[in-house]
This record gives sequence, C-alpha cells and structure tokens, in this order.
Amino acid sequence: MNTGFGFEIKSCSGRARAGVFNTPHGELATPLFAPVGTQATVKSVTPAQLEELNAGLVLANTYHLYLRPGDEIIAQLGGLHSFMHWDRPILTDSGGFQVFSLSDSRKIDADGVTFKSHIDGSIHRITPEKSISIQENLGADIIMAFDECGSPYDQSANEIALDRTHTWVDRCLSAKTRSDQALFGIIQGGIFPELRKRSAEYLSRLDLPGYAIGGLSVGETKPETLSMLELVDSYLPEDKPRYLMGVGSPEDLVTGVQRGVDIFDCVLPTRLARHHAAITRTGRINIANARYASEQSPIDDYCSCYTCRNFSSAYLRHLVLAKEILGATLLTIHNLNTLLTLMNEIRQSILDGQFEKFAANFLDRWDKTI
RNA sequence: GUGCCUAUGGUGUAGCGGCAACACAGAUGACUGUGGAUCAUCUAUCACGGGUUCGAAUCCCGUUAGGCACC
Repeated sequence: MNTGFGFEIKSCSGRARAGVFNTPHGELATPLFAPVGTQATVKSVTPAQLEELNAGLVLANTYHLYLRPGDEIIAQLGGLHSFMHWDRPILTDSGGFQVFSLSDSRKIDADGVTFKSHIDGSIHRITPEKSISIQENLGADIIMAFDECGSPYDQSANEIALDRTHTWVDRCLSAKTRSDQALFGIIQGGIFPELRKRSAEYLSRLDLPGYAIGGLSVGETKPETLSMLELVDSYLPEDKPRYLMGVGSPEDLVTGVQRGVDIFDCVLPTRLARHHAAITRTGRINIANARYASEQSPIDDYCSCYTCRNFSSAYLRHLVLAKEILGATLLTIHNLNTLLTLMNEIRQSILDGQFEKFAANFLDRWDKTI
C-alpha cells in the first residue's frame, strides 16, 4: 500500500542518520527542514525562489485550506501541487493542532472536533475520516493522522488525548483510499515518559511509512523536550523517518538530529522574517535596531543567499521600518537559506562521519538567546 | 502701533488647582505542526522668567514666538 515511500539510510553517526525518502514527487534527502506554507504559499516568497533555495519539502495546512478556498475547489483545480505550482513533495498537517491553537471555541468528543472558524465564525466538524477526505482532495505526498495535542503538563488530559489519538489513527488508516500518499502517525503524551512510550509502541505496531513526534516545543522546557525525543526514538523502528513537528531553531535542528530526527518543519524562519528578525549561524539579530541604520555590510558576511549577496543591513532596516513587503521577502530568503544550508551541512557531516564534531562546534558558537 | 486669542513628548491632541492621559512616530524585547497579526517595556522637570497657593500644565504679571482683527 505504501510502495514508493521507501526510506533508505545512507549513513549514521551516533543516533543521527542521513537518508533518502522516496515520494511521488521526487526523493527527499534527510535530515531535512520543511518551510511552512500554511495557505498554499510560503509567505512572501515564490516557488521559484524556494527552488533556488533548494527547499525539498513544503508543509501546507488542512485546517486553513479546508476553510478557504475549500479542498474540493483545490481538487477540481488538479490538487495542491498544481494549484500552488510546487512540483516537489508536499506534506499536509491534519488540522488537529490548528483546531486547538486557532479556533476560539471548539468541542472535542470521542468521534471528532466541532469548532468555530477563525475566519467567519461558522461552525464546522472534523473527524479523522473528514481530515483524510480533505487531505486526499488536497493531494499532498505525506498526510498526517488527525490527532489531539494536549497541554504538556496535564497528565490526565494527555491520557485522554492519547487514547483518542490512537483510536483516530486507526480510523484514518481505514478511511484512506489513495496509495500515492504516505500517512504518518503522531506520537503524543506531553512530558510523561510512560505515555510517550505507550504512544510510540502503539504506532510502531501499525507499520506506518513514517512517524511524527507531536506536542513538543509547546511550553515545556528544553531539557524536557530533549529527554522526550531520546525516549521516543528508542521505541520507534529504525528504518522509518521520524518527523519532529513544529520545531526548528538552528539549535533545535542540531540537537534534534543528534537524537534521531529526520524531518523538521517550523514557522520560525518565515515568521521571524516578517517580524524583523534575521537568523544567523550564531544567533538572531533584529534588523530594525537603530545600530543598523547606516550599516553597509549584509546581515551575515559569510552567507551566500541572494539577500546577503546584494543588500546592506541599512537597506533591509529601511524596508522593514517603511513596512515595505520586499523586506519580508528578503529576510525570508535569508532565514530559509540559513536553515536549509545548515541542514545540508549537517547531512554532509553525517555522511563524512564528522557529525558529532560539527554539532559540538556549532553549539559552542551558538548564542542561546534565540 | 492697538486689541483679542494660542503655546503640553518627534507629530497631533486631552487634562482647566491635587501623582500629566491618548493616538501615531521612535527605542528595546517576545513570537517554534503560521494571524504580514499581536503583545510587553521605555521615551515630557507642560515656551521662558516671576508671582499667588499647603499644592500650579491649570490662576495672575511680564517676556518671547505664532495666529486673527483693526489702524
């Protein structure tokens, strides 16, 4: 059923892996970072610019696209790849997380979730079957199981959410009809080791083409995040990709890969770009700061991106203060380039057997304030 | 020249005897399965000089600078 989604590990270094994941829209070299394109667009950049950045996988959202313009319209127009003119792989999130984080009111029961649209207040219902139906209309290469993400420190709520998430992944599998889409399950369990273990073991038995780790970086401490990652990775099958959802500062990529993560996505680089912050290899800078008013050098002298090759910090600051949209575009290009090239170097260092050295060197220079 | 009005942060305005408020601008920070959204913190010895009062941005006098009217 999942032929065409093979995962081949080329090289390991400790728990870090460098591999290749096959999809109907091409191979993905892992570990990888996926830019987020919630509404069928990575905000402020064109697909051509994403290709120039060598982005492999792009993430889009079931919740948003179902509400607007509607998954059936996208299906009529030939699916998401054609609609947004992106020929490389796409992953759609299931809508579970967004219902909890964006909708002002929602009611959850064993069967699904009823919620109010954040756009016009209209009432909608998403069940595991509905989520799969929407995601089949959208037509992404990787689709996600409908899950419930609990608050990280609430044990009893996490137990209930976990049972629902497990029942729902079974229902997602039964509802799934397309063989050209890989369904990933999502591990939940907050910061509770026994729940995380139970979730990882339950999903592993389903022999899915990939496994996501959800409910992290949602308020818990960094040490808690890392210890959950270590625990979960020890229960997951080695030969399937692991996807850490919603996580992606440069430091997170390095520490995540160290703990066996193959795929990351995160709004951080694109959101920060719209909020005046540039991500560099050593930390983060706010380009709106007065100190850059007449700074002739680029954001990062050693960066090879289009923005840094051609524009001064002073110009970027001017664009940002004048609220010109080009400012968001240029900062987005820079921030994505920082993460994507970092990931390429991580991968290469794994292939070269130098990853631990690379990671130690990176973390040594990293400014913890990001 | 005479008379009358006005003067409060960078800008525009409130306050009219009792801890100087609001909007925008500015500064600094936050943002991790996306709101180009938003939030937090900071930024004024009330034109100047005197006086009245326990207490003055507020009342009185003078100076300076604008505005209006008349000659």
